[in-house]
Amino acid sequence: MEVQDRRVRRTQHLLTKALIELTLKKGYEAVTIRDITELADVGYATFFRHYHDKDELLKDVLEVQITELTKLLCTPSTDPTVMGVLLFRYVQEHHEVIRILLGNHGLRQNLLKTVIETTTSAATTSNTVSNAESIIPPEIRTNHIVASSIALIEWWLDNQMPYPAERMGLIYEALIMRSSKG
Amino acid sequence: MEVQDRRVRRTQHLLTKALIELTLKKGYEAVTIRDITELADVGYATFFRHYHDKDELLKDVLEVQITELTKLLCTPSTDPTVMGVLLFRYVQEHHEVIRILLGNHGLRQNLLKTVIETTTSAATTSNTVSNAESIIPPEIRTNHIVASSIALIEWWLDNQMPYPAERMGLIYEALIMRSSKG
Amino acid sequence: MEVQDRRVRRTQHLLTKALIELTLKKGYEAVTIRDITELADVGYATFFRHYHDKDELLKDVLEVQITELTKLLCTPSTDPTVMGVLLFRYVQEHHEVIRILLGNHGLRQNLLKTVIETTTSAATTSNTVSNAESIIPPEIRTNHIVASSIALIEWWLDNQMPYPAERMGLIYEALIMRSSKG
Amino acid sequence: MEVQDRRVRRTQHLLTKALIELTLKKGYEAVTIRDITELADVGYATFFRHYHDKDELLKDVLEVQITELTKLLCTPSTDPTVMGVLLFRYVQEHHEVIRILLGNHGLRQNLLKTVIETTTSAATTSNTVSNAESIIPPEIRTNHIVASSIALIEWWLDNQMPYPAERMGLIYEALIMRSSKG
DNA sequence: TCCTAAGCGAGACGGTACGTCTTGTCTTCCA
DNA sequence: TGGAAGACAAGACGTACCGTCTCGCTTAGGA
Repeated sequence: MEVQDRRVRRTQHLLTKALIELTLKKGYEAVTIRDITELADVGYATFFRHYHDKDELLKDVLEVQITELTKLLCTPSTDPTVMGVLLFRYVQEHHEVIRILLGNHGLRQNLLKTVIETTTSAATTSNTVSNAESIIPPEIRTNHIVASSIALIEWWLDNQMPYPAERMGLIYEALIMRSSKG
Repeated sequence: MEVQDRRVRRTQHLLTKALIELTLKKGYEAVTIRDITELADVGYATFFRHYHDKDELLKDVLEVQITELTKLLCTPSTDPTVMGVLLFRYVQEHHEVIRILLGNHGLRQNLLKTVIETTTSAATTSNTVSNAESIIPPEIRTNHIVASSIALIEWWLDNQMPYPAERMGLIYEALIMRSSKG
Repeated sequence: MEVQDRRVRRTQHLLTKALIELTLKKGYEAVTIRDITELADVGYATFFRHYHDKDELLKDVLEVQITELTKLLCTPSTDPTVMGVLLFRYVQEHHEVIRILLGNHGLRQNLLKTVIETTTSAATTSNTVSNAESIIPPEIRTNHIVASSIALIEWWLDNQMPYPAERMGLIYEALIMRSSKG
Repeated sequence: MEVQDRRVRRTQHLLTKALIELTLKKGYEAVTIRDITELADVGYATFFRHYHDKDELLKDVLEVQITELTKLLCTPSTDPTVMGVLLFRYVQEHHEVIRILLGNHGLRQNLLKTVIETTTSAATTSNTVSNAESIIPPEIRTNHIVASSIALIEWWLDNQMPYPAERMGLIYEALIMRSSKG
């Protein structure tokens, strides 16, 4: 039983690696299942024994990343200033997969949103005291924070990370977290 | 010559209408060229005499919208407060096409960005005086404004436009334009 | 409309020819649709625009042969002796397709049986006068004649037609037609 | 070595039974190895430990039948009249397997032919005295007898054995054995 | 009684064929 | 002459089956 699992995991890992490599090279849509199986050196039909779809494989790849990211950011002692740095350090380290994650606009909404919403909920809710008399509804404020964060990360990656993660953490704090308090 | 043009325009209009209708129903990726030609009641091969690609037709559809939008917003007398209202009124009126525009993430970046960048450049540049000593680089600030604007519009459409355009204009001004000055 | 037919007929003819050639070489079961389309120099998917199945193509090939055979043998002036010779001459001329026809045991029953039954019905019925007191039921007698004829033809082809068609006609008459009268 | 055979034999018997049952239900070609192993309640791979092929299993099934049939019919005291009855009694008893035997046209030629050739050789050779001046070559005569016998059995089974084996024995004698003497 | 070799279930895997689908090209016909 | 009709090549897709393989369990025979 365990041995089968090892083989299965190996195959799935090969497919995963192949998908990432090919997506970065040609873009997700252009990648063929045959491409994947050939690069992974795996039988074509084998792909379908593990995933029904190319999308399912992608979901697999990204879900791993998402949970890892959530785990990392949801540590108890996260003071708002340090969290931004942690976030950008993580993005820097996994920039390849994050780029794919941001490229897929279906999952981007569903998954990354969840992460950031979770990690920012503490800060936001504690500071929405003065929102009662604000013209800005809280849902809009939350959506604004999430979208801005994603946009900032995306810009950073699209421009070859011109500033270090530490600087980006400060920018993140100043541009998004602080200005959302008023 | 002129008569032919009328026929040509008619065909292109039919294709355009069909694409919009189908994209709203099934999503752009799922739409087949055969779907389009059948709904437009046009020969399959005829499609290719007008457009090389499904993407080219889409570009056609959206470019019309883009130029119209730019024209509308770039009127000389645009005071920052009124511009937001104009923007959301326009979005409300053309929400179907705008939704498609936002849905296509390739064009979204290339086209809508241009519009908003143009329309906001005046306001931004005039207020970036104090940015010299800011930690936030101006490119990041600009990108932030653009992305936030798009996100705000998207949220509005995704939630069935729960607030009137006038309110959204105020929110836009407060959330994005004002807080970007500091 | 007519011109399309010419292209269609050309394609179907190529497929037909390819199927016959490949069936004689490797046996019907071993022939792949890809084999056929490649030999016919035709797109793989094109096959399915004309035939749903390999079997449907085969049916097409053989039905042509069957109707031709029936037409030839059902001429009004067929005296029993001459008919055998005609039959074996025809078989000799089309031995390739006939071999395939005999090889396919599904069609063999349905189609060739019909032919021979038709062509021999006249002779049999006229001579079944004395069958009333025979132990052999007429259906059995008819089946016997048909099966024997097929077996004779098959033997001839399997043994590279060692006797001329004229001799086979005589044998046919003596072995099958005459002895079935008693 | 010999003791292991009990388990082996049990497995092979299960596979054999399953093949027969499935072939009668769906036709030999349509039967899948997975079908067989599932009906036999045997592991899929186990099939290949016993037979390389579906055909090999079929051969196994039929060879048993063939040898049994041969044994039964080749008893020393077989007078021509009684042999026909014996033949049809045997067919009646094993009609299921015989039907499969007749259905497989590859084996039908190779195996059943052998049986009947053997069992009829005595009668034929003793009566081919007058064949010297006949137009019918002896090989053709032999082939004719074999094919006719098979066809008669096939007709009987295809028509739900409408006459008792005794009557069929007489018909066999009259239709095939007697008329082949002239 | 234990132990060693076999038969066996489970199921992953590479490979190959199938029939379907879509794209973009091309050719012919018709208004 | 422009558009309709539609045949066609190319090639991806997801499914089905085959035959091979590896692993670990069971079980029967001989020590």
